[in-house]
Amino acid sequence: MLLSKSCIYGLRASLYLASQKSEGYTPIRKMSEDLEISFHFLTKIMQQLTADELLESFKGPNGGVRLKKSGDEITFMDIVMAIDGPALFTECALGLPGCGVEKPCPFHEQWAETRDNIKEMMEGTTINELAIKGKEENLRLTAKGGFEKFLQLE
Amino acid sequence: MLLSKSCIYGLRASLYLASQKSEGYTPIRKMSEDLEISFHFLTKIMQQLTADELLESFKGPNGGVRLKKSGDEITFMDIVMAIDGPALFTECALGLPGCGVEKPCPFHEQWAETRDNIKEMMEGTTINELAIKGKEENLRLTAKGGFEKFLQLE
DNA sequence: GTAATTTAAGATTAAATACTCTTAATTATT
DNA sequence: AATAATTAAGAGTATTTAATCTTAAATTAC
Ligand code: SF4
Ligand code: SF4
Repeated sequence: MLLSKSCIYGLRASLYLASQKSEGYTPIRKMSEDLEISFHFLTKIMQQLTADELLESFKGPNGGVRLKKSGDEITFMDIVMAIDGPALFTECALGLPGCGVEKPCPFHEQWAETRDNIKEMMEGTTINELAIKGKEENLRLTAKGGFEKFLQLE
Repeated sequence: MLLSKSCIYGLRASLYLASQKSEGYTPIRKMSEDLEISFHFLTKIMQQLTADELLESFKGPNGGVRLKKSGDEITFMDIVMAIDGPALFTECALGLPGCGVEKPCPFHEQWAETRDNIKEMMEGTTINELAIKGKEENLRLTAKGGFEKFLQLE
Protein backbone atom coordinates (compact mmCIF):
# COMPACT_ATOMS: atom_id res chain seq x y z
CA MET A 1 0.00 0.00 0.00
CA LEU A 2 1.41 3.32 -1.03
CA LEU A 3 -0.18 5.47 1.68
CA SER A 4 -1.14 4.59 5.26
CA LYS A 5 -4.77 4.54 6.30
CA SER A 6 -4.19 7.66 8.37
CA CYS A 7 -2.89 9.43 5.32
CA ILE A 8 -5.79 8.34 3.16
CA TYR A 9 -8.25 9.60 5.76
CA GLY A 10 -6.33 12.85 6.00
CA LEU A 11 -6.58 13.29 2.25
CA ARG A 12 -10.28 12.54 2.16
CA ALA A 13 -10.95 14.95 4.99
CA SER A 14 -8.87 17.62 3.29
CA LEU A 15 -10.85 17.29 0.08
CA TYR A 16 -13.99 17.49 2.15
CA LEU A 17 -12.86 20.71 3.77
CA ALA A 18 -11.71 22.17 0.49
CA SER A 19 -15.16 21.53 -0.94
CA GLN A 20 -16.93 23.46 1.82
CA LYS A 21 -18.21 26.79 0.66
CA SER A 22 -18.47 28.60 3.99
CA GLU A 23 -15.54 30.07 5.84
CA GLY A 24 -16.68 28.57 9.14
CA TYR A 25 -15.30 25.66 11.07
CA THR A 26 -16.54 22.17 10.33
CA PRO A 27 -16.94 19.84 13.32
CA ILE A 28 -14.87 16.70 13.11
CA ARG A 29 -17.89 14.75 14.27
CA LYS A 30 -19.82 15.75 11.18
CA MET A 31 -16.93 14.95 8.91
CA SER A 32 -16.46 11.57 10.53
CA GLU A 33 -20.11 10.74 9.91
CA ASP A 34 -20.15 11.97 6.33
CA LEU A 35 -16.87 10.32 5.46
CA GLU A 36 -17.58 7.16 7.43
CA ILE A 37 -14.37 7.38 9.40
CA SER A 38 -14.09 6.68 13.13
CA PHE A 39 -14.49 9.99 14.96
CA HIS A 40 -11.60 9.58 17.39
CA PHE A 41 -9.28 8.31 14.75
CA LEU A 42 -10.11 11.17 12.45
CA THR A 43 -9.65 13.60 15.33
CA LYS A 44 -6.08 12.45 15.79
CA ILE A 45 -5.37 12.90 12.13
CA MET A 46 -6.89 16.37 12.13
CA GLN A 47 -4.65 17.16 15.09
CA GLN A 48 -1.63 16.18 13.06
CA LEU A 49 -2.63 18.41 10.19
CA THR A 50 -3.38 21.23 12.61
CA ALA A 51 0.03 20.83 14.27
CA ASP A 52 1.53 21.01 10.78
CA GLU A 53 -0.22 24.33 10.11
CA LEU A 54 -2.29 22.94 7.29
CA LEU A 55 -5.51 23.27 9.26
CA GLU A 56 -6.63 25.49 12.10
CA SER A 57 -9.01 24.39 14.80
CA PHE A 58 -11.39 26.00 17.23
CA LYS A 59 -12.86 24.49 20.38
CA GLY A 60 -16.36 24.73 21.73
CA PRO A 61 -19.73 25.26 20.10
CA ASN A 62 -19.46 26.25 16.43
CA GLY A 63 -15.93 24.95 16.61
CA GLY A 64 -14.23 22.47 14.35
CA VAL A 65 -11.46 22.62 11.80
CA ARG A 66 -10.87 24.43 8.53
CA LEU A 67 -8.09 24.91 6.03
CA LYS A 68 -5.53 27.38 7.26
CA LYS A 69 -4.69 28.59 3.79
CA SER A 70 -6.41 28.38 0.45
CA GLY A 71 -6.89 24.91 -0.97
CA ASP A 72 -4.90 26.11 -3.96
CA GLU A 73 -1.86 26.40 -1.77
CA ILE A 74 -2.15 22.96 -0.22
CA THR A 75 -0.82 20.11 -2.29
CA PHE A 76 -1.39 16.43 -2.09
CA MET A 77 2.22 16.20 -1.04
CA ASP A 78 1.67 18.52 1.91
CA ILE A 79 -0.83 16.11 3.40
CA VAL A 80 1.29 13.06 2.71
CA MET A 81 4.34 14.67 4.28
CA ALA A 82 2.40 15.79 7.35
CA ILE A 83 1.05 12.31 8.01
CA ASP A 84 3.30 9.68 6.47
CA GLY A 85 6.44 11.76 6.44
CA PRO A 86 9.16 11.67 3.79
CA ALA A 87 9.92 7.94 4.08
CA LEU A 88 8.39 7.10 0.71
CA PHE A 89 10.80 9.47 -0.99
CA THR A 90 13.90 8.87 1.04
CA GLU A 91 13.81 5.16 1.65
CA CYS A 92 15.27 2.51 -0.55
CA ALA A 93 12.75 0.37 -2.39
CA LEU A 94 14.81 -2.64 -1.36
CA GLY A 95 14.79 -1.55 2.27
CA LEU A 96 18.53 -0.91 2.43
CA PRO A 97 19.63 1.90 4.69
CA GLY A 98 21.22 5.12 3.52
CA CYS A 99 20.16 5.45 -0.10
CA GLY A 100 22.38 7.66 -2.17
CA VAL A 101 24.91 7.95 0.60
CA GLU A 102 26.52 4.59 0.15
CA LYS A 103 26.77 2.47 -2.92
CA PRO A 104 23.35 2.18 -4.59
CA CYS A 105 21.44 -1.04 -5.08
CA PRO A 106 20.69 -2.48 -8.55
CA PHE A 107 17.12 -1.28 -8.42
CA HIS A 108 18.03 2.32 -7.91
CA GLU A 109 17.68 3.60 -11.44
CA GLN A 110 14.18 2.25 -11.88
CA TRP A 111 13.07 3.20 -8.41
CA ALA A 112 14.43 6.74 -8.56
CA GLU A 113 12.46 7.37 -11.71
CA THR A 114 9.25 5.91 -10.33
CA ARG A 115 9.70 7.82 -7.12
CA ASP A 116 10.14 11.06 -8.99
CA ASN A 117 6.97 10.38 -10.92
CA ILE A 118 5.06 9.94 -7.71
CA LYS A 119 6.66 13.02 -6.23
CA GLU A 120 5.85 15.23 -9.17
CA MET A 121 2.31 13.99 -9.24
CA MET A 122 1.80 14.74 -5.58
CA GLU A 123 3.51 18.08 -5.65
CA GLY A 124 1.68 19.13 -8.77
CA THR A 125 -1.79 18.37 -7.47
CA THR A 126 -3.61 20.73 -5.11
CA ILE A 127 -6.48 19.67 -2.93
CA ASN A 128 -8.63 22.40 -4.48
CA GLU A 129 -8.08 20.97 -7.90
CA LEU A 130 -9.28 17.61 -6.67
CA ALA A 131 -12.18 19.10 -4.72
CA ILE A 132 -13.40 21.11 -7.71
CA LYS A 133 -13.23 18.10 -9.93
CA GLY A 134 -15.02 16.06 -7.31
CA LYS A 135 -17.81 18.59 -7.06
CA GLU A 136 -18.26 19.10 -10.77
CA GLU A 137 -18.40 15.43 -11.57
CA ASN A 138 -19.90 14.36 -8.24
CA LEU A 139 -17.11 11.86 -7.75
CA ARG A 140 -17.03 9.72 -4.67
CA LEU A 141 -15.23 10.36 -1.43
CA THR A 142 -16.68 7.42 0.51
CA ALA A 143 -17.47 3.87 -0.53
CA LYS A 144 -20.74 4.91 -2.08
CA GLY A 145 -21.42 8.59 -1.74
CA GLY A 146 -20.45 11.37 -4.08
CA PHE A 147 -19.50 14.92 -3.22
CA GLU A 148 -23.07 16.18 -3.37
CA LYS A 149 -23.61 14.62 0.00
CA PHE A 150 -21.19 17.03 1.64
CA LEU A 151 -21.95 20.24 -0.12
CA GLN A 152 -23.56 22.89 1.94
CA LEU A 153 -26.62 24.54 0.53
CA GLU A 154 -25.29 27.62 -1.15
CA MET B 1 6.04 1.74 1.94
CA LEU B 2 5.49 0.51 -1.57
CA LEU B 3 6.47 -3.12 -1.03
CA SER B 4 6.17 -5.32 2.05
CA LYS B 5 9.26 -6.56 3.84
CA SER B 6 8.52 -10.06 2.59
CA CYS B 7 8.46 -8.79 -0.95
CA ILE B 8 11.70 -6.88 -0.56
CA TYR B 9 13.40 -9.97 0.82
CA GLY B 10 11.98 -12.02 -2.02
CA LEU B 11 13.41 -9.58 -4.52
CA ARG B 12 16.81 -9.52 -2.91
CA ALA B 13 16.93 -13.29 -2.77
CA SER B 14 15.87 -13.52 -6.41
CA LEU B 15 18.65 -11.20 -7.50
CA TYR B 16 21.01 -13.29 -5.44
CA LEU B 17 19.90 -16.47 -7.17
CA ALA B 18 20.03 -14.85 -10.58
CA SER B 19 23.62 -13.85 -9.94
CA GLN B 20 24.72 -17.40 -9.14
CA LYS B 21 26.77 -18.95 -11.88
CA SER B 22 26.25 -22.61 -11.15
CA GLU B 23 23.15 -24.56 -12.01
CA GLY B 24 23.02 -26.18 -8.55
CA TYR B 25 20.73 -25.49 -5.66
CA THR B 26 21.64 -22.78 -3.18
CA PRO B 27 20.80 -23.52 0.46
CA ILE B 28 18.46 -20.97 2.04
CA ARG B 29 20.70 -20.96 5.09
CA LYS B 30 23.58 -19.60 3.06
CA MET B 31 21.40 -17.00 1.39
CA SER B 32 20.01 -15.88 4.71
CA GLU B 33 23.52 -15.40 6.06
CA ASP B 34 24.82 -13.59 3.00
CA LEU B 35 21.76 -11.39 2.70
CA GLU B 36 21.39 -10.86 6.44
CA ILE B 37 17.79 -12.01 6.48
CA SER B 38 16.28 -14.26 9.17
CA PHE B 39 16.60 -17.84 7.98
CA HIS B 40 13.09 -18.96 8.86
CA PHE B 41 11.49 -15.87 7.49
CA LEU B 42 13.39 -16.18 4.25
CA THR B 43 12.43 -19.85 4.09
CA LYS B 44 8.75 -18.93 4.13
CA ILE B 45 9.26 -16.42 1.37
CA MET B 46 11.17 -18.93 -0.73
CA GLN B 47 8.29 -21.34 -0.19
CA GLN B 48 5.90 -18.79 -1.63
CA LEU B 49 8.05 -18.29 -4.69
CA THR B 50 8.40 -22.04 -5.07
CA ALA B 51 4.64 -22.52 -4.82
CA ASP B 52 4.30 -19.87 -7.51
CA GLU B 53 6.62 -21.81 -9.80
CA LEU B 54 9.22 -19.09 -9.88
CA LEU B 55 11.71 -21.22 -7.96
CA GLU B 56 12.23 -24.93 -7.53
CA SER B 57 13.50 -26.52 -4.38
CA PHE B 58 15.23 -29.68 -3.35
CA LYS B 59 15.46 -31.20 0.09
CA GLY B 60 18.39 -32.82 1.83
CA PRO B 61 22.13 -32.41 1.50
CA ASN B 62 23.11 -30.38 -1.58
CA GLY B 63 19.54 -29.18 -1.58
CA GLY B 64 18.29 -25.63 -1.66
CA VAL B 65 16.46 -23.46 -4.15
CA ARG B 66 17.14 -22.17 -7.64
CA LEU B 67 15.34 -20.25 -10.33
CA LYS B 68 12.92 -22.46 -12.18
CA LYS B 69 13.32 -20.58 -15.44
CA SER B 70 15.93 -18.21 -16.79
CA GLY B 71 16.30 -14.94 -14.92
CA ASP B 72 15.50 -13.24 -18.23
CA GLU B 73 12.00 -14.64 -18.03
CA ILE B 74 11.33 -13.54 -14.48
CA THR B 75 10.31 -9.94 -14.03
CA PHE B 76 10.27 -7.73 -11.02
CA MET B 77 6.51 -7.86 -11.30
CA ASP B 78 6.47 -11.67 -11.08
CA ILE B 79 8.05 -11.51 -7.64
CA VAL B 80 5.82 -8.69 -6.45
CA MET B 81 2.70 -10.51 -7.60
CA ALA B 82 3.77 -13.78 -5.99
CA ILE B 83 4.34 -12.16 -2.62
CA ASP B 84 2.31 -8.96 -2.28
CA GLY B 85 -0.37 -9.87 -4.79
CA PRO B 86 -2.14 -7.49 -7.15
CA ALA B 87 -3.46 -5.11 -4.47
CA LEU B 88 -1.10 -2.30 -5.40
CA PHE B 89 -2.54 -2.28 -8.90
CA THR B 90 -6.16 -2.93 -8.17
CA GLU B 91 -6.75 -0.94 -5.04
CA CYS B 92 -7.83 2.64 -4.86
CA ALA B 93 -5.20 5.06 -3.59
CA LEU B 94 -7.88 6.56 -1.39
CA GLY B 95 -8.81 3.16 -0.02
CA LEU B 96 -12.28 3.15 -1.54
CA PRO B 97 -13.60 -0.22 -2.59
CA GLY B 98 -14.28 -1.26 -6.14
CA CYS B 99 -12.16 1.06 -8.24
CA GLY B 100 -13.32 1.49 -11.77
CA VAL B 101 -16.51 -0.42 -11.11
CA GLU B 102 -18.40 2.31 -9.34
CA LYS B 103 -18.01 6.01 -9.73
CA PRO B 104 -14.32 6.95 -9.46
CA CYS B 105 -12.81 9.20 -6.81
CA PRO B 106 -11.26 12.58 -7.64
CA PHE B 107 -7.77 11.18 -7.37
CA HIS B 108 -8.27 8.56 -9.99
CA GLU B 109 -6.70 10.28 -12.96
CA GLN B 110 -3.46 11.00 -11.16
CA TRP B 111 -3.33 7.66 -9.45
CA ALA B 112 -4.08 5.63 -12.54
CA GLU B 113 -1.19 7.27 -14.33
CA THR B 114 1.22 6.77 -11.46
CA ARG B 115 0.10 3.21 -11.05
CA ASP B 116 0.69 2.50 -14.71
CA ASN B 117 4.15 3.93 -14.43
CA ILE B 118 4.96 1.60 -11.59
CA LYS B 119 3.43 -1.31 -13.43
CA GLU B 120 5.39 -0.72 -16.61
CA MET B 121 8.56 -0.33 -14.67
CA MET B 122 8.06 -3.61 -12.84
CA GLU B 123 6.93 -5.53 -15.88
CA GLY B 124 9.75 -4.18 -17.97
CA THR B 125 12.53 -5.11 -15.59
CA THR B 126 13.87 -8.65 -15.35
CA ILE B 127 15.79 -9.95 -12.39
CA ASN B 128 18.64 -10.92 -14.68
CA GLU B 129 18.95 -7.38 -15.86
CA LEU B 130 19.25 -6.22 -12.28
CA ALA B 131 21.59 -9.05 -11.33
CA ILE B 132 23.93 -8.35 -14.24
CA LYS B 133 24.02 -4.69 -13.42
CA GLY B 134 24.62 -5.52 -9.80
CA LYS B 135 27.54 -7.78 -10.66
CA GLU B 136 29.16 -5.44 -13.13
CA GLU B 137 29.03 -2.43 -10.88
CA ASN B 138 29.30 -4.39 -7.63
CA LEU B 139 26.17 -2.70 -6.32
CA ARG B 140 24.86 -3.56 -2.90
CA LEU B 141 22.28 -6.11 -1.95
CA THR B 142 22.65 -5.82 1.81
CA ALA B 143 23.23 -2.82 4.04
CA LYS B 144 26.93 -2.83 3.33
CA GLY B 145 27.95 -5.57 1.00
CA GLY B 146 28.16 -5.55 -2.75
CA PHE B 147 27.47 -8.40 -5.13
CA GLU B 148 31.06 -9.61 -5.11
CA LYS B 149 30.36 -11.16 -1.74
CA PHE B 150 27.91 -13.62 -3.25
CA LEU B 151 29.60 -14.55 -6.47
CA GLN B 152 30.87 -18.06 -6.69
CA LEU B 153 34.41 -18.56 -7.86
CA GLU B 154 34.10 -19.20 -11.54
C1' DG C 1 19.81 -48.26 7.94
C1' DT C 2 21.52 -44.43 10.68
C1' DA C 3 22.95 -39.88 10.95
C1' DA C 4 23.31 -35.45 8.87
C1' DT C 5 21.38 -31.89 5.92
C1' DT C 6 18.01 -29.53 4.11
C1' DT C 7 13.09 -27.73 2.80
C1' DA C 8 8.00 -27.75 4.50
C1' DA C 9 4.63 -26.49 7.59
C1' DG C 10 2.57 -24.91 11.54
C1' DA C 11 2.60 -22.64 16.12
C1' DT C 12 4.12 -18.94 18.71
C1' DT C 13 5.92 -14.30 19.83
C1' DA C 14 7.02 -9.38 18.80
C1' DA C 15 6.34 -5.10 16.69
C1' DA C 16 3.85 -1.90 14.02
C1' DT C 17 -0.38 -0.07 12.57
C1' DA C 18 -5.13 0.83 13.10
C1' DC C 19 -8.76 1.85 15.98
C1' DT C 20 -11.40 2.88 20.51
C1' DC C 21 -12.17 4.78 24.95
C1' DT C 22 -11.58 8.10 28.68
C1' DT C 23 -10.53 12.40 30.58
C1' DA C 24 -9.18 17.22 30.28
C1' DA C 25 -9.34 21.83 28.35
C1' DT C 26 -11.66 25.56 25.79
C1' DT C 27 -15.50 28.21 24.22
C1' DA C 28 -20.39 29.62 23.40
C1' DT C 29 -25.03 29.90 24.97
C1' DT C 30 -28.36 30.44 28.41
C1' DA D 1 -22.42 30.49 36.80
C1' DA D 2 -23.96 26.28 34.70
C1' DT D 3 -24.40 23.50 30.74
C1' DA D 4 -23.41 21.88 26.31
C1' DA D 5 -20.34 21.47 22.41
C1' DT D 6 -16.27 20.84 20.82
C1' DT D 7 -10.94 19.86 20.16
C1' DA D 8 -6.63 17.91 22.71
C1' DA D 9 -4.25 14.36 24.65
C1' DG D 10 -3.23 10.10 26.42
C1' DA D 11 -4.25 5.29 27.58
C1' DG D 12 -5.90 1.12 26.07
C1' DT D 13 -7.38 -2.61 22.63
C1' DA D 14 -7.44 -5.06 18.15
C1' DT D 15 -5.64 -6.32 13.89
C1' DT D 16 -2.03 -6.99 10.69
C1' DT D 17 2.65 -7.72 9.54
C1' DA D 18 7.13 -9.32 10.74
C1' DA D 19 9.97 -12.55 12.88
C1' DT D 20 11.06 -16.74 15.60
C1' DC D 21 10.67 -21.42 17.20
C1' DT D 22 9.44 -26.23 16.79
C1' DT D 23 8.48 -30.38 14.52
C1' DA D 24 7.98 -33.16 10.34
C1' DA D 25 9.37 -34.86 5.84
C1' DA D 26 12.72 -35.73 2.17
C1' DT D 27 17.25 -36.80 0.59
C1' DT D 28 22.14 -37.86 0.70
C1' DA D 29 26.24 -39.94 2.48
C1' DC D 30 28.40 -43.11 5.16
S1 SF4 E 1 20.26 3.89 -4.20
FE1 SF4 E 1 19.60 1.78 -4.27
S2 SF4 E 1 19.57 1.25 -2.13
FE2 SF4 E 1 19.44 3.42 -2.21
S3 SF4 E 1 17.27 3.89 -2.40
FE3 SF4 E 1 18.01 3.86 -4.43
S4 SF4 E 1 17.48 1.82 -4.98
FE4 SF4 E 1 17.47 1.79 -2.82
S1 SF4 F 1 -11.30 5.08 -9.56
FE1 SF4 F 1 -10.96 6.47 -7.86
S2 SF4 F 1 -11.62 5.24 -6.17
FE2 SF4 F 1 -11.19 3.85 -7.78
S3 SF4 F 1 -9.01 3.35 -7.59
FE3 SF4 F 1 -9.12 4.99 -9.01
S4 SF4 F 1 -8.71 6.67 -7.68
FE4 SF4 F 1 -9.38 5.11 -6.34
